[in-house]
Amino acid sequence: MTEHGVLENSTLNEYSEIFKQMGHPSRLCILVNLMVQKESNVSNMQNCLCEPQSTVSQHLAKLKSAGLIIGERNGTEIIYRVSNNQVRSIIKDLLNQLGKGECLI
Amino acid sequence: MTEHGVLENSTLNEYSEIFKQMGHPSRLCILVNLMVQKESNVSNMQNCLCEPQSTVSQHLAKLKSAGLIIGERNGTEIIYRVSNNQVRSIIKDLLNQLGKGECLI
DNA sequence: TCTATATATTGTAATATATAGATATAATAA
DNA sequence: TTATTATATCTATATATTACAATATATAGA
Repeated sequence: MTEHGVLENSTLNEYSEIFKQMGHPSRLCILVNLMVQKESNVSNMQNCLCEPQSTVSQHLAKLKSAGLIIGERNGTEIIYRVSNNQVRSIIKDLLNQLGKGECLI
Repeated sequence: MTEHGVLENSTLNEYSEIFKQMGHPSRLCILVNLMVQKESNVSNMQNCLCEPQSTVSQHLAKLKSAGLIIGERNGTEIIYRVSNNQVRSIIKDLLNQLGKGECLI
């Protein structure tokens, strides 16, 4: 479908890169929590993910370089937010479809 | 967020697996075209993807084992369809957001 | 049965990704 | 300046993914 398909290659690559970044449990967790809490710093995520700080930072770096989130420094901490509307929309749908039964917060 | 997050681990794993499968240009292309054309066999996909048959089959096997598509034999060919509502919804949104400008079919 | 067609599976080399410890940087406070 | 806190980067290792040729399987028709 590279030449005769519905979407151009660049579009496919762009979107598949977004999905690829969402295709890891820890990164999806980060994104879901950023949607629920609006924003978060690395220490908070680290507490929730039970992973070493360097691992969390590396996941954040990937999400950031793929354009899914942005980070803004505030003193010593860096506050992250979801920056991609496609991602926002997908995660909202995901949360809606789950209903309230699975909310553990 | 494994223990104190919004979603349970099993839910995160389940959804991240879906996104992971969508996170490859060829597989995303297959899914988009299955949504547009409702169904397709392997030969058609092979023509569009410009990849060897074994490669296409391997992508299809992944999509199938992750529950995103189903295949039904019809004589010598096998007809594939999208079988996951979450995937349907995401791809519909994706196509809507792109508008008609990028449609090359 | 034999043959052609459509698709799946296997083996494998190249490449990419994930993880975590150690170290580095940046901002602030004492 | 030194210490503290928050985060990033470097590095090594383990694991997973990708692509493709070769091979196998399933079905239909002669």
